[in-house]
Amino acid sequence: MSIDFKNDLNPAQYEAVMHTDGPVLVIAGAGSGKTRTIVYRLAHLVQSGVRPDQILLLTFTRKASLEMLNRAESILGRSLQGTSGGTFHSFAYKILRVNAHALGFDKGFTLMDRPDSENVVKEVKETLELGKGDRSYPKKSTLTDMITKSRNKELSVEQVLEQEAFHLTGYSDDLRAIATGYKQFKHQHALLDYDDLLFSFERVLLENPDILLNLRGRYRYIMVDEYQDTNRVQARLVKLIAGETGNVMAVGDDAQSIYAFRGANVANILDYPKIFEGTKIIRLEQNYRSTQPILDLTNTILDGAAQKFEKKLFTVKNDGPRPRLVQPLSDQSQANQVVDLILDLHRSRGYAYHEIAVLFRAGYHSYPLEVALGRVGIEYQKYGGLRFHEAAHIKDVLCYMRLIRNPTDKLAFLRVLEPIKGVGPKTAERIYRAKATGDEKYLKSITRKKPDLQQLLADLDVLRASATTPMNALEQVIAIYTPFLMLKYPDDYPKRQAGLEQLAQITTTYTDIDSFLADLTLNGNEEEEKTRDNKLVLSTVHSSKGLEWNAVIIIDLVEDRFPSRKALTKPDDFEEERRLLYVACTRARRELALFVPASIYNRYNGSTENTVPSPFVRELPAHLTEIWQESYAGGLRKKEGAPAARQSEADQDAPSFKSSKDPKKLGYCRHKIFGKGKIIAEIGSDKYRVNFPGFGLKVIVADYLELL
DNA sequence: GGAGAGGGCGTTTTT
DNA sequence: CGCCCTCTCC
Repeated sequence: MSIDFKNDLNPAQYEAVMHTDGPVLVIAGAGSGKTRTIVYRLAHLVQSGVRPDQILLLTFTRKASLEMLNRAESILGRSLQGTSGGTFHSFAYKILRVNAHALGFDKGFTLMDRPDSENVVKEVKETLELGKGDRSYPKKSTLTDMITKSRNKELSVEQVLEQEAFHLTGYSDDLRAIATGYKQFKHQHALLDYDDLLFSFERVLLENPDILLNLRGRYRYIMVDEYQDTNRVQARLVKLIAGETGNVMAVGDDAQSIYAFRGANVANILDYPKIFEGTKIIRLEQNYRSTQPILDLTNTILDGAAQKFEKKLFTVKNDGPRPRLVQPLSDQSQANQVVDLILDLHRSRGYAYHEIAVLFRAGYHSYPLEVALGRVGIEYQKYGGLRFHEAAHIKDVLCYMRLIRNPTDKLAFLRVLEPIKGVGPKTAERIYRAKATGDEKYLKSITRKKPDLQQLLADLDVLRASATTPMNALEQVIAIYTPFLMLKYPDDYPKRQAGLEQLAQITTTYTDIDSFLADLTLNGNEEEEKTRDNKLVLSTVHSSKGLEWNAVIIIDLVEDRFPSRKALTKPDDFEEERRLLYVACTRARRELALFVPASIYNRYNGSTENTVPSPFVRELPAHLTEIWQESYAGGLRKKEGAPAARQSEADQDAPSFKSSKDPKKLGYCRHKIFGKGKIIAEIGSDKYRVNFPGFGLKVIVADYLELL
C-alpha cells in the first residue's frame, strides 16, 4: 500500500514528516494536526526501512501513544510491533526493572503511588517526632507536595517554600529533615516513587555506559510529544538517549503548557535548539479542528496573556455558531441547563454522546452535574479526579498482589494487617520485623492469641507459593479479602465487589504480576477502553489534553474555581490558569459553551455563595459570544449585544482585571487584619489582588496595604 | 497499644 | 458532609 504523503499533509506537516535525520522541533498550535504529523512520521520511517523496534515514542499518556501507533498501523497496513511507546515514567520503569541491580536493589523494587508516598512521609514525621500535637502543622499531603515539587523543579525545599508556600517557610528545617528521612526510608525498603523513576533512570544511564550505549544503539529515532510539559530531568533524558547527533523530533506548544505545578518547564522548548545543535524548527499554524468563531475566542484568551504568544491560529472553517456564554442563577440550575443543552445537542442536532464533553477545573466540580445526569439517565464516562487504583478496596487487594512479588514490602504488609482486630500500627510493625528477622518465637506467641491473624498469615504463605498468573493470583486474593471487605464496608460492599470484578477483567490481559501492578500505578484508569462506546465525557481540563470533541461545555467559570483559588500563589500561576482555559476551549470543533453560575452551594457550611465571573470571561468582548441569561422565572433568555461583565453586579466588587505588566515585581505586603500576603496582581490603579495564607484571595485598596 | 468517640477543617491539576 | 487527627478510656 502506498501512502500519498504530499496529498495527505500540508507543507509544514510534510516537512516535519520527511525530516527524519537530525533534530526537529515542531511548534504545533492547538488542533494543527500534531497527532497526524506524528502518525505519518511513524509510517514514513517504517516505510523507508526503519525497524519498528528502533523507534521510541514518548507521550504524555499511554492512551495517546497507543492511539498513535494504531493509527500508524492502519495507514501502513502493517504491524508496528516492537515500537516502544508510552510515558517517560513507564519507559523508565521498563528499563529500570531489568536493571534493578544497577540501582542497588538486587531483589527488585516496588513502585509507590501517591498515597504510599504520603504514608511514608507521615511515618517519617512521626518517627522524627515533628509536629506533635500541633494542629496547624502541615498535613502529610502538603508535606509530600513540597517534597515532590522540590524534586521536580530541582530546587531546595527552602526555595520551594519561598515560591509556593511562603506561609510555611517557618517549617523549612522540619521539611528538610522529613525529606531526608523519606529518601532513606525508600532506600531501605527498595521503593521508588514517581520522581525516582526519572532521576534513578538518569543516574543509572550516567553510571552504566553499557546500558546507555545499548539504548542509544537501539533507539535510532525518538519522538517526544507534549514537549512543553516535560521537566528538566525529562529533557536531559531525551538528550542522553539521543546522543550527540540524535534524531529527535520534539512536538509541543508553549501556549498549552499546563503542568508547571509538577515541574514542567516551558524553557525546555525554547532551549531545545541550544541543546541540539542544528535543530530544524517547523511551525504548524493552520487549525483543522475548530471553526473561526471558536478560534476568535481562543485567540482573544491568549491575547490577554502577560507573556505574549506569537500565535494566531487560522482555519478555513468560517461557518459555525458563536460560542455561548450562559449565566445560570446557581450551580444547581447550571447542572440542569447543561443537561438540557446536552439533550438538545444530542436529539436536535444529532451529536452522539461521546462527541460531547463537559470540562471543569477540578474533579469535584462535576458532582452536581453527575447527580442531574443520573436523574435523566444519561450515562457518562469521567476522566481525571479520583483514580481507580487508589480506591481503598482496590488498593487493599493490590497490596496482597505486591506481597506475592515482594514479601518484605512493608507498606503493603502493614496495610494488609490493618483489618485484624487487636493489631494496630505498633503490633503490625513488630510482626513485620519478626517476619523479616525470622523471630518465630514472637510470631508464635502473637498468633496464638489471635486466630484470624494466624489464618491471614497462613493464607499469605499459601498465596505466595501457589500464585501463578495475575488472574489466578487475584482470584485467590479476592477469596482471602472478601470477608474483610464485607466487614469494612457493610453498606456498599456489593458495589466494591463489582470494582474487584473489573480489576479481575484487567488482569486477563497480563502475564506477569509486576507489569500488571506497574501499569496500574503508572497509567491510572485502565478500564476506559471497554466503556468508551458512546458515552458522554466528563473530564478535568488537565485530562482533556490532546483530545477533541464536536461540542465542549465548560462549567464553573467563576473566581476561585476557574482560576482555582488554590493555584494562585504567584503571578505565573494566573497565567497557567489562562493557558488551561485556552486548552479547554481549543478542544472544541464546532460547539462551545461557557457556563458562569451566579452562585454556588457550599456543602460544608450549607450556604449558597454569590460568585464573581472568572476574570477570563470578563475580559471577553461581547461580540465573540452569544449571551444567555437565566431569568428568575426560570428558563434562558438570549441577551443581545452588551458584554457579560457589564450586566454583572460583580462588576462593582471586582473591577475588570488586568495583568500587571511586570508580574514578577509584585512581591509581598502586610495588612492589619490578614497579616502578610503575597500580591498576585494589580487591579486598576489602586487595588491589588492579594493571597493571604489562611484567608485566601482578597482584593484590597492599596492604601490599606503596607508594601514589603 | 488499640478502638472508638469527638472535634476541626477544608476539597487542584497528574505521572 | 466526610476525612483525618487527637483524645480518652479500656
